[in-house]
Amino acid sequence: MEVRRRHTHQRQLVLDAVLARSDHPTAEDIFTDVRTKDAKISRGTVYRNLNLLEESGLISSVHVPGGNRFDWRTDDHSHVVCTSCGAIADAPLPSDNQLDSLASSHTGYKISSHSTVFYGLCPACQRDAVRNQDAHKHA
Amino acid sequence: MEVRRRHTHQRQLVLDAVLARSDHPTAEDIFTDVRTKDAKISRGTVYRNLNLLEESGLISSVHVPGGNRFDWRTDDHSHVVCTSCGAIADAPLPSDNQLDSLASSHTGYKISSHSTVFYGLCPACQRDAVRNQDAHKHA
DNA sequence: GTGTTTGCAAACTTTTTGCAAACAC
DNA sequence: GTGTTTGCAAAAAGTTTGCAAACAC
Repeated sequence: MEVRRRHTHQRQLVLDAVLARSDHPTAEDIFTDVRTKDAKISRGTVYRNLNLLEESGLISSVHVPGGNRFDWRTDDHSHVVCTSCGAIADAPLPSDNQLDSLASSHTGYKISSHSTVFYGLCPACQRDAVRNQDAHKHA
Repeated sequence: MEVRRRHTHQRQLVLDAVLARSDHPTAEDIFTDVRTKDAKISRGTVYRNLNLLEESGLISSVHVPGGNRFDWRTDDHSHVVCTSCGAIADAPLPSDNQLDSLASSHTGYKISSHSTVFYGLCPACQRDAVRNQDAHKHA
């Protein structure tokens, strides 16, 4: 019944790669990073290990439009996603920490986690938006 | 500059199909529903119209693992997703409605919306889990 | 008539999977 | 030795897109 999990070179590389980044990388990002250390590792192995590491609670992930993003942080916090460039940043936790039990009693679901994602424009894309506006005015 | 949007048979069918369901259907669900009314409508048209209707603010969507789910409700509320069967239910809004400005001031993003998703087991899957447990015990 | 929308099929993106060989314990 | 993990390549799942014909206004 117990799942015995082996310690492999590849697994360690994937974990290290996630821990080394604070920009909420995609699976593909991690694949690219890990490839620089082990030219033979396969995409399938990276995906499998990302999922296993998440199940083990060593890393976490955020579901956003465009795919799954990984996070070395496993504590409870929220995220902001740029709807223009896809950048993700950490955001403070919504103050109310009885959210889960509230949602549970309201729906009958047995809640085990939650995720709050804010959508908006990152600072860089805000600047780009202004620049494009100006370009139009001056055209 | 203004986008002129035409009223087509297909667009109306897609909108009607979303409004007719309260179970947060996938694009494929809507495609299937609409197909019963118009055997010729194409998948591409359904996807295009779901996106256009969402942009217009007539419907909304929730990003969850496994894809995008549509919602006839456009008011601010949260969702619970079953991690076993994918069922989605509505949940009450987190009480704090200054969340956006809090996240904004913390990250520098210009926030336009947010989405809170709870993960857990729906009532039916909770029952199934108990049943499987029992089966093991008696084996 | 003009410009938008459709149907179709192909392409794309992200992720999963079957299998035999390689590896960890 | 036993059972897990890997690499590979194929396939799956979800969604987007190019184009000519059809349609809305």
